[in-house]
Amino acid sequence: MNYKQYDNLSYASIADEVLNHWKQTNAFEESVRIREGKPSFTFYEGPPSANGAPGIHHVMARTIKDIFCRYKTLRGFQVKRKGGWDTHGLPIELQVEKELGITKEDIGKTISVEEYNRKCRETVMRFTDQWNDLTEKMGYWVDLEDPYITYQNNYIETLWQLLKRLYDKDLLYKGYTIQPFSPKAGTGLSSHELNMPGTYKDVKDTTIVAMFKAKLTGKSGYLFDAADSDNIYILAWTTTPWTLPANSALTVGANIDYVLVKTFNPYTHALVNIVLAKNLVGRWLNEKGKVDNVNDPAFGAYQAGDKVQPWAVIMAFKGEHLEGIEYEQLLPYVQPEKPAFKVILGDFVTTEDGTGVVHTSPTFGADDFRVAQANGIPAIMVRDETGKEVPVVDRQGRFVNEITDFAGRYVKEEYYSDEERADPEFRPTDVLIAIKLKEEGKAFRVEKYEHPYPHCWRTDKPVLYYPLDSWFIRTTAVKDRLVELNKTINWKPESTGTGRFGNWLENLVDWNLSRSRFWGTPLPIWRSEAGEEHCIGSVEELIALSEKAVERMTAMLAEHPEYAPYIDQNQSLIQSFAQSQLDVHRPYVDRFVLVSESGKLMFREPDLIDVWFDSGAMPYAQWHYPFENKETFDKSFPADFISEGVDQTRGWFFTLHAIAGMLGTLDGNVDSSIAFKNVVSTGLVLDKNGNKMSKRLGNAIDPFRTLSTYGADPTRWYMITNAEPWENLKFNLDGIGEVQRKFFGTLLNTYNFFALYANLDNYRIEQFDRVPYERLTELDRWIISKLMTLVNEVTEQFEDYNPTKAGRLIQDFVCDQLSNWYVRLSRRRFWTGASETGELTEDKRAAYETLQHCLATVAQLMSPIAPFFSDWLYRNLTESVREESIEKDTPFKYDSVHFTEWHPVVTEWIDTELEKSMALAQNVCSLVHSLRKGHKIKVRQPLTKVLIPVLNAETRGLIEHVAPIIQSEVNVRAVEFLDGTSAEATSGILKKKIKPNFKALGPKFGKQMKDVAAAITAMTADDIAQLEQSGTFLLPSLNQPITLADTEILTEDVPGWLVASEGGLTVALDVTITDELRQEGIARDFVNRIQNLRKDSDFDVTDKITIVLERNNDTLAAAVEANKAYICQEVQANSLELVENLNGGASEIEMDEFLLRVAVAKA
RNA sequence: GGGCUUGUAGCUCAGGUGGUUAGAGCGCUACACUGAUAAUGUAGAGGUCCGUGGUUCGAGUCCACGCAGGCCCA
Repeated sequence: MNYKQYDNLSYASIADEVLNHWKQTNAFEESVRIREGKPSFTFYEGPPSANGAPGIHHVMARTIKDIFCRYKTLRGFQVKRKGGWDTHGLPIELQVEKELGITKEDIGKTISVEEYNRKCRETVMRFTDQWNDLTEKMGYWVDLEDPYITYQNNYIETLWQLLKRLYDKDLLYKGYTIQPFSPKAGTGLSSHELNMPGTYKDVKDTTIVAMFKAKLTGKSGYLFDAADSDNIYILAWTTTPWTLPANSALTVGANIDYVLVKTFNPYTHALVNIVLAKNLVGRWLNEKGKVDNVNDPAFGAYQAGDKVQPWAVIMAFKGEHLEGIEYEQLLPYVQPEKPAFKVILGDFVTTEDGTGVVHTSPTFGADDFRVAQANGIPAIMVRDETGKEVPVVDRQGRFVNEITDFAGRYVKEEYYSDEERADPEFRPTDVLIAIKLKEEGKAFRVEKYEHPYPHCWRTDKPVLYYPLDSWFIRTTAVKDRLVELNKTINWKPESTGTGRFGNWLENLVDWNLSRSRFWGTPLPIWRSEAGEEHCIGSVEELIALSEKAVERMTAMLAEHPEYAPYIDQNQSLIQSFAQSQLDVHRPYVDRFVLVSESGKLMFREPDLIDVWFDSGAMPYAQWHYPFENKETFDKSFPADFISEGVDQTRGWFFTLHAIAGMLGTLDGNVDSSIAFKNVVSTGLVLDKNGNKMSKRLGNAIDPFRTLSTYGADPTRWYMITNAEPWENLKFNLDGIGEVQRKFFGTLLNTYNFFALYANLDNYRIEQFDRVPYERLTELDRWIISKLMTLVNEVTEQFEDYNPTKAGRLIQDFVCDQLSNWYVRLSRRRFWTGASETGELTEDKRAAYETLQHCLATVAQLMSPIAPFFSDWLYRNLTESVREESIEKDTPFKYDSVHFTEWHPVVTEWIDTELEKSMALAQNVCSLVHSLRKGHKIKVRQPLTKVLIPVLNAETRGLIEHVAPIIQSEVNVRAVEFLDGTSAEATSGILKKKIKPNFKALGPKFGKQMKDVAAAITAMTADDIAQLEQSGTFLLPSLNQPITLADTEILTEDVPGWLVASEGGLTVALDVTITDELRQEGIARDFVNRIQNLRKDSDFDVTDKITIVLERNNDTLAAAVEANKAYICQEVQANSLELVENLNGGASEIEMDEFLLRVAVAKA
């Protein structure tokens, strides 16, 4: 037996079997090895974190990665795939804290940093086994033997080296960001801490609508003109009056409508003109005071003390017209170093509350900081005793001395003690500010307002948004370059690149690298109190500097006995380095004490760096570049291909791009400054109802169970062909079942069919003596042509990184063309003339060769998506000729489909005319089947002919070509045509229908279309004939000529015939059943019953038989006798006898109106 | 609140540059086939193409504004 046959097999067991084979033969390593010396295709693995179990979405993401790596291997590239693990970051810390039942507070107190980090290190690789298991079972080929791990010293050392390069170019700097800060606890709070329940409480704060007096400039001139006054004030509302001394800008929304309003200051009663959002006028001005006109007498009648001030709108305008207007500083305690006090535009402004103008103080609001920075507005800062810039509120929450009126006062009244607040004379600072502004005529409204405000979970006191030190990468310095570089990257889908990613780059801010944590890559910067800094770029440098520090501290020991412990510390670290036991994480790295040029002690900046820097630096760090593997790195940068979830756009995709872009720009090496050339960003995997999967909701799919139930191939195939990778996938297990049945079932059946007969005939592919192409049947040539077209299209789709379309094309080919047409129509070729001599007819050989060729090629095309099944199929098809193939160096010499070379597109085999012909044949057959069914004429009943009206010789030629196929498929004896010259056509027997061709008519007639269409539809048979003959026709009602191309003419009916049409193709069926046809129909039915009998009697396909039939009906007998030879041949009968009476041993079978009494025996 | 994205049959999805009758598979119903048979074929039912306006002779397709879901950011 050359080809294994299978009854019931599970796709999971196929996968198991193939996986075993791969393991035994080191197939993955081999697939890389065989491409040694070939051009390389570089893939970067985005490192997953192994601190949690893998989910079904990981199967999705990794299938995408696997597909293109396998595909490129087939295309002749060497594709190395180094695995990796992401090991740092907050999720790991939180998990450890949860398990230990501790909080960040406990670190350094109830648990040492050392112990804590040890725990993190253990936790982070906990699920590695599960991950490795999944990787294997899903068939993802990646190198897990030698992965990069982000916590390793070598990995971190590369990060340090990169950071130093940035530092040396002044691209790494210390600045600040606005973060939640608790003055009473003296610490910043993480967003996680701020999200704890109970932190937001409703408080009543004093709020102020402050009046910012506009300056007369070119930009504000129109306001002054309209108001005919120089008292123009822009109103801004704040719930934190204490931030007003730090105001340096006002932010408005470009598209928000604003108005200029004339009214009175309610406290000073002075006539003023105010600017605020149109929608919010009613929030601050009483509707009763509204007058239409600024000249209204109400203005003159207003008196101090009146409850309601009159007001009138002077003009309205969009916020964009306010941009650039300057105003006088509200509380001029501290002057900024750069020009400030301007109106700027921001996207966060709303008209839900306030005035539609946001008071902006860059030191005390995150939005404020961002928008000010983007507009070049400075913050209001003072210098402390060391000359360092600090905000006007100190870390205890008190105003600094420069804020003379309020110096030393706490900005939040909750910071005062209860006794102090109990004093009847006590006034909160916000109230004092309000009083001052009222007195100065700069307050439009002061009121208490209740709103939620975050509180420190430890002290229960309000938090401040406060500038805290952070280290930044100056990404803004290379922003334009990053934008440009992005345009050279091929994004799938494109919109993620231009939209989400492109916009992100356009609005880039400096990258905040600092994290106040314990388990992560330490920032390699040491700093003295005086601000001297040193950034180290390697472990070796750190050791050298600490040795030097030991020397210098030792020299200073007499003067500074307190240095002694530092010396010991350094020496102990140096020693552990010498013994290769140094861990560069905290707390060890913190213990290195260096000495600056000026002899000051330098300590490490305590921050860790953002874990995204870890993963974004993987192109370098995975190779410990530049300390090692320089050549490897050069060869594998940039990546040809990466793929991760779309949620990584601002994560990994960005950090890869930013780091590569910055380093490339530094080097002046423009060509190498993108990190990846092609990127597929994948969508989410949702549950079947479109909800997010989560353990909590219990709708998460277990990937292991899915793989073991359905097998990796159907799972992968389903995921890939159901939706394009970047769309969200609604994951439904039923869908995998469907893929199993429909695609894999059909393919397996097709293979089994091939194997069954090939084995019966003891057939084996003969690779050098194939039936020459010219001698193949139409059907063979057609499927070969379809196959080549398929290779062509699948190649295109894979090259375009669209595995979905590739998979769908393969599936359609297998199900619709190969199985449902080629195999179905060719069945007879496989079982007739089962050879006795062992010689195959050429036709049969051609059928085997063609089917074998199709199956083997399909196995290859599908192998990137379904790696197990395809390999199994390939090996089943080729194993019997493996040795010979190796000897003769033919395409079947490879042990695995994954080692093969992509099937070339043999263009000479593509016959588009034939493909068109066959498509027509398929349509004709479909129509005839439909007619037969409609009139209950079974396919076994032969009919005389089918008539096809054709409008041109070309169509006629195409159908004529495949007429024999139509004849046998729908069991008619002839296919005839009606064309323009035939008697029926010219005599007007055909009933024709005409339709306007809008596409052609549109440009000619435009607005007249409706009339033209009506006129065309109204054309008579004579009109149509005239148009057909002369090629033009004058529409009488419109006096407009039309041509044949302006219309579509269809045959609607052939009187006397059964007619069906679809898409311009019409067929007419002659349903007259003559006696002869009737007899043949009966004979065919008879054959069918005998075949059943053979089968029921468990005869072998090759057994010869004898038949005895009782003559119990004249019609039946006549039919059988008339077709005796045909029947005998079909059922392999040596004899067929009719007898008058058959007693005993006869089977009784119903056949329409006949009752067969028949005896069948082996000859 | 902003950016991006999705919305077509019960379900999953196709529908270059606008062309009048919107398709496929699954599921459902019926029939056929019975030498691929726990297969296969054929047919049928099933749609306010998310909504509202607009551009156009003509909109599932283009534009605007909404609604609903999703991701990221604030």
